[in-house]
Amino acid sequence: MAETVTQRSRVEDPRAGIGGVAGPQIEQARPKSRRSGNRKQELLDAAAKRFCREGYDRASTRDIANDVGILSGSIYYHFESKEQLLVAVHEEGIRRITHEVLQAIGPVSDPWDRLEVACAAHLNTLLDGSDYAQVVIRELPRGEIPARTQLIVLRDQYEAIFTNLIDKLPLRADVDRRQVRLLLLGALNSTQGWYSGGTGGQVNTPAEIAGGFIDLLRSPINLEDRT
Amino acid sequence: MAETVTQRSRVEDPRAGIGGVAGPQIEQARPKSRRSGNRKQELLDAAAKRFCREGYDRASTRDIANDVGILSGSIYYHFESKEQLLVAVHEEGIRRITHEVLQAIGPVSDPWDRLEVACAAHLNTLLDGSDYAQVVIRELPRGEIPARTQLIVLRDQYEAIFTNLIDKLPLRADVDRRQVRLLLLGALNSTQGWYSGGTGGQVNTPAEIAGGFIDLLRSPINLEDRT
DNA sequence: TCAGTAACCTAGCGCTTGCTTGGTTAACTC
DNA sequence: GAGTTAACCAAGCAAGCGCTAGGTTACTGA
Repeated sequence: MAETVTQRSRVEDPRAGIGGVAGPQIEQARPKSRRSGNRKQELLDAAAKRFCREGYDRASTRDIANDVGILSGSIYYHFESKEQLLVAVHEEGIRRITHEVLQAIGPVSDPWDRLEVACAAHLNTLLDGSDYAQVVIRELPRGEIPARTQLIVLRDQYEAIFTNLIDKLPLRADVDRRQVRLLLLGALNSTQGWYSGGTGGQVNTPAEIAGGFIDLLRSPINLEDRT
Repeated sequence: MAETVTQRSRVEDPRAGIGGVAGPQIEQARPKSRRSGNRKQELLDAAAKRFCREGYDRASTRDIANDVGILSGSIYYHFESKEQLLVAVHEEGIRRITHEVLQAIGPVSDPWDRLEVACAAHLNTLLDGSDYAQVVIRELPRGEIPARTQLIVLRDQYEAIFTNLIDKLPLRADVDRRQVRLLLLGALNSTQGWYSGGTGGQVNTPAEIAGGFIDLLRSPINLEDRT
């Protein structure tokens, strides 16, 4: 139904309908030729948006193509399958969130502070940033999907950052650091289930959420420990 | 392809192919009549299993029906749509996990201990129990699905149990208890992403995981707090 | 000016999906 | 043993799916 527009509707403005999901990428100021390959990037943006909003299975290649102004068959000039399109979105998502986290912990030295700003950057990208990161977190197709292994490898690479950050924390000797990582990342990644962007709850910004979670771990919350 | 068996294959044993996912339910020992309505329960079991393993979208009504030994059209004698089948699975899942948690905290009085056994029961149902609970946690269809509201209401009812448990904890006055709940439930529910049933990790049983998470919150883990 | 090609379109194939309609049968009732 | 009905089957519809094959067009470099 949303695809009856087959006649050159893309000539007017190929970027219409995407909405700048990508954020400020490198933007290398190409000659605005219809031939230059930024169409592939637009396809990735549209796919990320659809995968994020509707889930991988419900998002159809026809809708994704229509968002960019092409027909569904033309996707396969750029990507060999829908699955590889998902893999590409994952890769871009990992690339972005990794970049954000590394940049955030760069100037910070205290171990606890490093972990906190990392969590804040993680949450910020996940909640208010692009759709890419959300796809990375929530879109691991179940069942015997061939690309599944690729996606898991990508996410493990990213989580290694947090493994290292937690290794540097000054903790009691008997604390299981792996458990700390699983607790923290699990909590962070599930925020997208209830985060509403500042309306209705006490907790507001991604940075505040991250700070709150870290504080719960960092300082004793139990009354009796304070005496 | 898995449906070419249309000719009375169910007469032999209607329960074949399900595998007892349901666990020991009430089992009211009906006269094994073909007319009595336990076929609906088998359909629920099969649906829970498929939804859990393949996700709601990938699980086809034909496969679910085939697991029970009927044709896909016959599902609509028992349920009005695939979506309402999902709602029914959710309701059953909530019912089971609620029962398990309430039964676990019954004989316990200490607030921290109550929360811990609740988490253990939650995890035990989620990881080693039936497929129903897993569907409740991970199968919230995105997009504008009519039944979505029903599902969210169901889950909120369940989480209220934890809200109450956390309200009873003796915490410092400045601790945001809502944040404690979100941290804990987020971490618990994300365990199904990495839990492998005792192989490969240091952390093993659901009870140990729950105890570990609670300990991270309960007692100070920071070195400097102990001096 | 013209061959080459990147980036599409056109058309549709083969398949699967959720769901409907109308008929059938076995169990139960009286 | 006739009537009723719960619980199915048989067949298929309309729509949507991922994907393909081959043609077309607009741009590029020589």
